Amino acid sequence: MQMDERKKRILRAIVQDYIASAEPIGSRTIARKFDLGVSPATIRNEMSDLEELGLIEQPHTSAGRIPSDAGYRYYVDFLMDPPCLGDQDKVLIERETARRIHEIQEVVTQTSKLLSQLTSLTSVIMSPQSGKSPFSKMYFLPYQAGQAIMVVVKENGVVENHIVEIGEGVEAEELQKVADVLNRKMQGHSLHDVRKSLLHEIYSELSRQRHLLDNALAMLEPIINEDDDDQEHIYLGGALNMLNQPEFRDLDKVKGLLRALEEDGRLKKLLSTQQHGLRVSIGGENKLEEFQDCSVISASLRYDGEVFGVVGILGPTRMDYAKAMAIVDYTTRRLNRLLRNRRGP
Amino acid sequence: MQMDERKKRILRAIVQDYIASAEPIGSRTIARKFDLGVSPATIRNEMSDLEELGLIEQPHTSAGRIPSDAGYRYYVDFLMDPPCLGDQDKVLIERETARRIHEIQEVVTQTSKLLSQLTSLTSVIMSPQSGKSPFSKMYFLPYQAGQAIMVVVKENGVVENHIVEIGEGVEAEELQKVADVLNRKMQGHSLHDVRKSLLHEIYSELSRQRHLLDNALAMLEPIINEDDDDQEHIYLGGALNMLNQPEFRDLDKVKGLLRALEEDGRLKKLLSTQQHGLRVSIGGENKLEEFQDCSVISASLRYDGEVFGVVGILGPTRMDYAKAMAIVDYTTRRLNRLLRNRRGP
DNA sequence: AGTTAGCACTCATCTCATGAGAGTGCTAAC
DNA sequence: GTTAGCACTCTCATGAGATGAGTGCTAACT
Repeated sequence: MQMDERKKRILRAIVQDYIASAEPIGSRTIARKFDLGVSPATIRNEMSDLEELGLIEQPHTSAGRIPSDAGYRYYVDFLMDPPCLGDQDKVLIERETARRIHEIQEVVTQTSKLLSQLTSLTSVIMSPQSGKSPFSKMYFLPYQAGQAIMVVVKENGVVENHIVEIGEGVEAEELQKVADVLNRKMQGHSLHDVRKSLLHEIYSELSRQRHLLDNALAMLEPIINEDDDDQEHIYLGGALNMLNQPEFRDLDKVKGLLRALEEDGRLKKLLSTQQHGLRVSIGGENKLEEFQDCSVISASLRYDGEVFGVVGILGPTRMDYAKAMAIVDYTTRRLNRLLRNRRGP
Repeated sequence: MQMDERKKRILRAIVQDYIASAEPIGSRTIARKFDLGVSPATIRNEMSDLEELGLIEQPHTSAGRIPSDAGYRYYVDFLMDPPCLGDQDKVLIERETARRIHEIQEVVTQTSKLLSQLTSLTSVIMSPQSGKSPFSKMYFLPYQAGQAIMVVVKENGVVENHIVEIGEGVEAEELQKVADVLNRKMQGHSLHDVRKSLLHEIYSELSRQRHLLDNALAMLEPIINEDDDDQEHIYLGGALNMLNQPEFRDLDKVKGLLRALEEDGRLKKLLSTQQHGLRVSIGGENKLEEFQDCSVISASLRYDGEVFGVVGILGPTRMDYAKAMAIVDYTTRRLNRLLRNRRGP
């Protein structure tokens, strides 16, 4: 069976109406609402075909039809109006992302809020994987006796501070000497790299200052490890917007979904991808069963060609794909541009 | 009418049973479950009295009785077994709070998780109000051209870093000179104080280095302001535990509550108190209408006599007060002890 | 006087039948 | 190939019992 023009128009009508109303739609209603020039009976025949093609389905015998996952997929790939953003949304995104790009965390949380507001869906951002960003510089500052503040600057501009234990007798100033060597050796390498291959090299260079070095390494180790365990941070925005979706009127479903949203691990799996450009994952295309009723629109944040974060929108399978795609696309482009225009120190 | 011994025992039975079962309890059931040595009819008479006293109420005519807010209050004040914690809970709390006290944020998030796990309720922690903590030291480190990393250490040990804009020509090293003056002047004062009264003093001392000073002040201003806007951070733990409570089986109620939980402002109002020791706020005693069906057990974190945070547990009015109170009490004591034992640098 | 048994009454909840409404599929006519 | 007509199916809302838990009252009992 072929998808002729009329079938396409009918499928389009079904998807669009269902996206808007969340109610199964019948032949009669299609004929009335959409001006297709044919009678309900004809539409019925076509719908029967569409069902056979697996593009639509009936919740139960005497209800209307709703799109299947495959139907949404066909719609997104072939039928949808090209995603296009209203000017006022564009302005909003520009404005919100404009301020203080150097404080990445804030940009991310702001963006996350913004996305959920614009779409009335849930936004998920997997933030810069701090462990993977090249290391740039470290400093030590005095803190309390036996402790020092270690400030780590990464190439993407992220600044982190950690309190590290140092021997009672060691001064922060001495540590800074060690730090200088580390800075020289480590510049441009991720903490991950350092652990994997550079430790020995550094070790031999500093062997004269064995004592300090031991301290410094002992101190770096947990930080490197910590960053490895928990590289990616997940930012959720508007998780409760899900509650407004009619498909989640059921308390148990809501519970399951919200619980899944609370688990960072699940979300990381859901978002992880190396794909370039917009990715649309519809319903059952998601591997994780908690999200089989959801669709995810996502795109990666890149810096120097490396994926270091993902921006996504999570909504019910029945979502306004055109709008969501436009918003995610525009936002990630914007963020990527901003990131490209500023290099680390 | 007086609260004689038998009335007390009956009220106690009602509250305890309702806490456990969430079902209204009738005279017959009380007689069966609790060995009071009287018949259901007698209990009925007593219940009638208790209702007149406003301590219990009927959801509808032919249902059993449930405690009123006043009933819970009476129970908490006079009838409850004294809050007492199991040894294994104690050990858990000790262990979880023990590690790395200097990274306050982590302790707070850990504690928040812990509390919600132990109680199966929602935990709320209002963290150290960074703006109010006395200022201890500041440092400047080089960043990119025109920008510097400003590291602020507060007396409670919190370390924050900010990226600040500096004039193109200004070196971080020069700034450090200004910082030294500021350090001398500001030590022991909150950022709030500084803005209020010390700015002029500093200004006159540094008038020779007018140019740098202007930069430094311009840079401090937004940071001070920012901290003032958002002094207290709210940490929520186990917000979804609410979903398991039978009183929130209604989707609309859940929605309202979760939304209220998302709004930091509401929670701050809910928690704000100057009271010493444990505070128990039952149902309608909460001013905010979203939380009229909830009770809050809270206690303040103090440092040097100053309240700088609040730890609380939020649950349905029908909650296990004894357990929740024991846990909050023990946890805050523990945290306060830890905080007292370490001074800032 | 306090306690208890008995009984009528109330009210929420569950179940079941009924009917309306929406939608389909099929057939026959156009 | 398209359409009108019609029987059929299934959901959902509605309302009528039936059920059961619990109360309040009265009268008898200790």
